[in-house]
Amino acid sequence: MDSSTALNIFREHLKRYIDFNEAEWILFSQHLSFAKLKKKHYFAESGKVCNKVGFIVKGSVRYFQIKDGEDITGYFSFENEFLSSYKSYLTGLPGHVYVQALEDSLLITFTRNDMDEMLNDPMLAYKMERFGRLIAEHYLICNEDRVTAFVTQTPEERYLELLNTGREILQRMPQHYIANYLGITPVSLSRIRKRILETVR
Amino acid sequence: MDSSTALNIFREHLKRYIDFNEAEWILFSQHLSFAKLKKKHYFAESGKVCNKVGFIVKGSVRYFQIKDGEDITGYFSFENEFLSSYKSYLTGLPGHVYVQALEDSLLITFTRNDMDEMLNDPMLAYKMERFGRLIAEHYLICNEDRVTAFVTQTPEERYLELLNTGREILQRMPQHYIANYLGITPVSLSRIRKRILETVR
DNA sequence: CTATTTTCTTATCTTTTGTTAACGTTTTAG
DNA sequence: CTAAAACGTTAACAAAAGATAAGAAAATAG
Repeated sequence: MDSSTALNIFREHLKRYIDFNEAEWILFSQHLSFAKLKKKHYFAESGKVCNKVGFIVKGSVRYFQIKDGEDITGYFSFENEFLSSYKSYLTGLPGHVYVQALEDSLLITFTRNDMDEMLNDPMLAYKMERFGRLIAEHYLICNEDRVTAFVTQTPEERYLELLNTGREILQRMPQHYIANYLGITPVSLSRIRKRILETVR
Repeated sequence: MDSSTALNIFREHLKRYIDFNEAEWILFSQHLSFAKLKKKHYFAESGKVCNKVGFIVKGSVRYFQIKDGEDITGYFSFENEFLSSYKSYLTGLPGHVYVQALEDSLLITFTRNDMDEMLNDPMLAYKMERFGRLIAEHYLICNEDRVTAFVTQTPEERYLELLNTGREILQRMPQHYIANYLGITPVSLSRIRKRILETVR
């Protein structure tokens, strides 16, 4: 895929949030970079400041932390989603999460510095604030839903919900990552699956 | 407490996010209302659209859902925090959460309609977009941390963390609400507390 | 293609949590 | 002030989850 195709995909996706006119788009796109992230390479690492945000044109990534030497998957992102170690990006402090490509991926990225320049550019400031607001609101709701699921549902219920609404995760992610994502161990997810199969039968 | 004191508290808090000049503040504050919310009364209810956001000048609220006839607490807010059924406010769809005053509370509120007017007022638009972005980013991080805790920590670890960082919740909330907040039952929290006491001793 | 690694399931045992109920204490409402 | 409701702990049992290990199947790398 060439850069201009990638850029068009990105521009099309952004229309959900904001509509740049031609002049604004030119200014905005000057701040964008293209990056290939090879499978298993890192977009962000725990302990390091992540000073950029990416948009996945092609590929997928996994968010994980390491606890007691074990790798625990917290989230996934696929095509047409943003990725970053958000807390680190927003606060400027070292992050606690690894963000790793699950396959060779193509990203469009901008740095915190780019964003700050745009936020300070009178020609872009308003739209970038709005852009940032709408993105943050979108992911705020995603996280809120996820917290709600942990508080109000059992692991089995969370898995059943994933069966209904999480097609992409189910199809593209190995089960032990999904188990972590649901807040349980792989062994436990295997048992839940068995239980569900027996109930259906 | 009189309205002008409340307004000053609010204005002071907002400085964390944004600095209004006098003209802007006058425009902004025209859209604000004051509301007393009596103990056990609702700021938002499940199944209804919540078209407003509040700021708690005095008091506290509890977020909960009802599942299988049981009331499950998901979150708390105290003085100097915002409250809303955010997803409902942001999407305009009926919410799934009750937001209830835990004590007689004093709020400053604005409606979605007020916010839209401000976002469309050239004199305020830029600052309101920025305000919205920074608020959303703040609560995005809060939710992200909470998701991380559910994925990477045991209930006991989450409670121990609350002992370190959740003074206000521990001091002002009954234990069965805290248990829900941690994703466990009240009985289980009671056992965890006992276990911790025995370990310390 | 083959050796290695990864993935998933299953079994066993331990630990933790959920459920229900009982009890005493505290708080609340009238 | 008093009756009722809410709260926290504990016990007993059931259900579920964690830990560990073993084995088969699938995917991957060289």
